[in-house]
Amino acid sequence: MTNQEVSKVLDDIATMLELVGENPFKCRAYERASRELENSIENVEDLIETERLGDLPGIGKALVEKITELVTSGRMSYYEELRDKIPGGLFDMLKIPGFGPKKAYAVYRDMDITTLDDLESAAQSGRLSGISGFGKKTEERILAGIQSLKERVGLHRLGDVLPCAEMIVDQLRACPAVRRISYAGSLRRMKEVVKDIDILVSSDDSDTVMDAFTRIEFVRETVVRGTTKTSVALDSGINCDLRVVANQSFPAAMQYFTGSKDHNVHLRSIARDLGCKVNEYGVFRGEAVIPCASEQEIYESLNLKYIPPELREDTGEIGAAANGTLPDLIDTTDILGMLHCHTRWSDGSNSVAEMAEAARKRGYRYLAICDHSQSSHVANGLSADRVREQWEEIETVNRSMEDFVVLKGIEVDIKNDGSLDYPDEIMEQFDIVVGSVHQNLHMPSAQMTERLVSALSHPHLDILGHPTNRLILSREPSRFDMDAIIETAAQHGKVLELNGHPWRLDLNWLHCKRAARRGVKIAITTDAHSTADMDLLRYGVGTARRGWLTKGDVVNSLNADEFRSLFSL
DNA sequence: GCCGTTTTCGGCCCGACTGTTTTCAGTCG
Repeated sequence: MTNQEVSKVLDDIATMLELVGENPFKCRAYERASRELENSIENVEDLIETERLGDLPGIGKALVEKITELVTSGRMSYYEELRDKIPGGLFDMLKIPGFGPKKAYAVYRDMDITTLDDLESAAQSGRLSGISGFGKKTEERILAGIQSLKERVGLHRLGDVLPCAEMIVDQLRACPAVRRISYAGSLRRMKEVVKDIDILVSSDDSDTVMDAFTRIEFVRETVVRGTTKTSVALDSGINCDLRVVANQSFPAAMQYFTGSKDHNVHLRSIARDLGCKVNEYGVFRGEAVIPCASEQEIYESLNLKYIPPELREDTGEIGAAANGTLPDLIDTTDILGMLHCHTRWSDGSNSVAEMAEAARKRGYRYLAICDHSQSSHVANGLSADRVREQWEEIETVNRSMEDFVVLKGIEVDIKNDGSLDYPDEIMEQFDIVVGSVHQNLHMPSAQMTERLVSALSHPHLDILGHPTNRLILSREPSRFDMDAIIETAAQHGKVLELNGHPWRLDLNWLHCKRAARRGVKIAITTDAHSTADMDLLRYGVGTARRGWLTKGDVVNSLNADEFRSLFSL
């Protein structure tokens, strides 16, 4: 059983406890335990086997017992008892904005409403006003909420949202009433999926800023308009919140609205221990404000080193900031080589020369062309003959460029039995080999593990491409034993890819953390199919930063000579 | 439910906003 599966059960328990009005701190204990497991780089089964589950913060005697029952027997009686008591439809109701556990349980208890549809018709007929605490406005909000639930899916890929947020920031910056501006929230933490856009502005004239905001051309409708907060829906279906604060509160508000919630909760308990208080307006000792001109000074006022947004998930970064062991995170400027790129030879849209020039212009020193191999028919994969022709073209381009080198790479299909898609006499001539699974993505876990282990043991494979094959919000990852893959990569000195394409981000940040801890090197790539795709690198780097990766963990931060010698070229 | 170098019981982050209310509960981030 995976950490994610256990985490989901704990999360459901927390929700059900909230619904029945349990002690909110008990609910939070389950939520915390859920998140602790979800974010743990340790496998829950290993933790149980070695009796270290209780070492995780927030997991005590009772939870160790319940989680052990779940993992060893596949069931948890406590969970099943709760589930028998609470209709599943109540979970759906919680997705209605402004409709929380108390209201959901009230409609169930007082009117026996158990589904969204029943709730909708009850609200339409005005029957809900009979319940204490429910009025006309509440019914209207429920109806509007159900309507917007039907229209919008809740989550969006980082790559779809970040450019949008940057456009909004650029447009608002032109408004003279705006003093400081930035996007915040999970977007700033570079989470792979985000729910909405949070924009923060400091200004002395919030009304003018709000006007400018609601008049942005791709704003579809204004949902809430206030003096400190305005919410709009964009044409793309994404919600965007703008908050306006006084200029002196901007750093504290940035810290606060960047989150994560867990990070902030932990930070405030640190503040409390120091006799201070942190909120979105500043850091306070009693009534007195401790002046902070930047986020950095906020952290310093709590005796912590500055914590980059990508680390703020309460997975140990606060402890590391306290004792000075925060990692020196990889940065986009550290990346010197653009790896895993496609050209017109397979399914890319630019030539080798165009890709090389684009990479050189962006400041990279080398480029690995990795087109598809012969089995990838739909992707116009290269036969052995076409591979040789491509090599000639790459050599021509190399002769024409100074201080830049194009490597002869391939993204070779890993076949069902783990073998690679060309005979050895071709394989051995590539400079760099990325091996990826493109067919039969959902074979049984044991079989997929064997397939990947076998590929990683192949002497000519250098990098395992997009290891889990997931497509974010679209395709589930392949199932296999990730720890076995990491272990095999470590033993054979192989590299794992962090495919930075915003649909993939594969490995994900937690896998990166696990791999790096085992000493496995990571290649941050773009999987570029055009010159423009090279700009996707920042999503890969953002994910790497979330995974605590440093320059030393990433092979394409090496310069061209170091890189060539790592792969014995 | 967790946690503790003042505590094994009594805490557990904090404030804004909203709607239904005469002083507050619920929701949200």
